[in-house]
Amino acid sequence: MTEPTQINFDQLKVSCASCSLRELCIPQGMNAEELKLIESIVERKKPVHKNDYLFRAGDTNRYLYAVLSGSIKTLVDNPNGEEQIVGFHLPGELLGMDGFSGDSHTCSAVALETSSVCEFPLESLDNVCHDVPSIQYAMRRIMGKEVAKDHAMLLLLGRMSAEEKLASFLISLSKRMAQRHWKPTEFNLTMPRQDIANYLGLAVETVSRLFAHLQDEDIIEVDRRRVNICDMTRLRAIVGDNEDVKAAKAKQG
Amino acid sequence: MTEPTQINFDQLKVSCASCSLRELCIPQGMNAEELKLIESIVERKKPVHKNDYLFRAGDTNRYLYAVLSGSIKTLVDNPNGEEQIVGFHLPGELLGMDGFSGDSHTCSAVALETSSVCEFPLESLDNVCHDVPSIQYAMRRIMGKEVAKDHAMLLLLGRMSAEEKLASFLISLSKRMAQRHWKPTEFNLTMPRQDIANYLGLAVETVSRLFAHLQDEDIIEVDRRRVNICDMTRLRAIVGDNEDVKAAKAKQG
DNA sequence: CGCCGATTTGACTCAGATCAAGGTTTGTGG
DNA sequence: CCACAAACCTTGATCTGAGTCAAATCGGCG
Repeated sequence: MTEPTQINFDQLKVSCASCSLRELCIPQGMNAEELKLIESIVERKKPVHKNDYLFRAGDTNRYLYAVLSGSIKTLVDNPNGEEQIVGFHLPGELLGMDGFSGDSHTCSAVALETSSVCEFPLESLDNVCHDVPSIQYAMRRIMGKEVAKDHAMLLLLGRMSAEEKLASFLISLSKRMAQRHWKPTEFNLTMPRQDIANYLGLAVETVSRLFAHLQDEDIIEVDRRRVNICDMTRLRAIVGDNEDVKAAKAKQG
Repeated sequence: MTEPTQINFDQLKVSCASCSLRELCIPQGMNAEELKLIESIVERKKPVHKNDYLFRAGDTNRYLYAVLSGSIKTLVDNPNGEEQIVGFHLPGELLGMDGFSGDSHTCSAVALETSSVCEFPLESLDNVCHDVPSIQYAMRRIMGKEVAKDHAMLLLLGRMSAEEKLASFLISLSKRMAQRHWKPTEFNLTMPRQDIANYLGLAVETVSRLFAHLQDEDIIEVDRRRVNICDMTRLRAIVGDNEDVKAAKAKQG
């Protein structure tokens, strides 16, 4: 996640057209004209530092955010003051949709490392959506993806064992690394163990033990924040996402 | 949930203007003109019977659905064939947004009892959104609410004890009963214990024992599917959602 | 070097799952 | 209308995956 493209924070003008994250961000699949419109509304904020809040639950929701560099976590609080991390957001990924329901955010966003974001003012976004049907359609798809992603997390939290949860988490990260054209098998975790544990509904110690266990099995190598997936096939097998299982299921009907 | 307004299934013409669920459904807060537009695109399907699928994961997504009567559950499957229920939908509530991300649904919808739904064809919906900014805005809010709701479920599944989960579930139902102007303290569960357990990430036996326990404590009365909440204050206290806790937190800052 | 937070490791505990009956309600066909 | 089966729900006994508690180790940094 600290991997790629160096971002020049001083460069204040944004160019979606030349952004390496275009394929993942709102402008996915847009033509030159549409890009220009999106570009005309996007604002850049000065970097948020590690542990800084990008926004807090209750803040007025005026933007949709896209991570440009770094990584951001989003979390909700319960009445007892405990928190549940609901997402880790990598460059090109969007956040802030939780606030579309009313005037204010229902979750908070905190930088896991020094990060920069692009801001899309909601009002302008509404306008371009209205003016350009393809952008309206893109927004609908983006929100649908968010819902589908959350459903996948409900499945993870509701039905998976600790080992399946961690395996799913690593596979998800790996996929997202690949989308960014970074190494899909070797990457840094930008979040502490505690955050991984919280996100997966586990205790830190359990996460630590699971990392050790997966390493013993030669499925991954871990050194502190560095992860190397040695055997993706067996990692997938843990969550049952492998050919054998699928074939067996298909046979049964 | 089998409570209210009798719906005449033969009545093929839909009138959003006279629908008792208007306040909860897409037409919330719309003026006469906007209502007419929404009314012009909505279609009514013949009732779905208990255990019938309204749609399945993988089906082409052509509609946004609103429950008109009855109740519907939505669920996602994991690679092993287990399923996780991701939502119970009461009259006036919407479903199908998961499919906005692509062409097809990522979850399935099954009727818990004989139910009827209103269908909003996506294409027409896109059109009215484009023509009427206030409807576009309403749709954005609706999707934001969906995301916020899913975050609340992540918190429930990730951080709550079995008792807190069931208490949250009952409180949520109670609130939704109140929104529908039904009794908020006395209602029928339209889903079997097994579905409640699945939804909350618990075993059936645990749910059964928890109902018994809450009854012992005189917090609720349960008789099969019938629930009566006797002591809402103590029910709220279980999830920490009470004045004492809030006051204590406020004092600490 | 020495402190501090993050991580790991080990020992023990427990909430909730699993296993095993038994009871009750609903639906169905004769 | 009754007998029977199939769901559904409850209750008790036991087991276990993961949490909790405690302590050591590691790494970075002033």
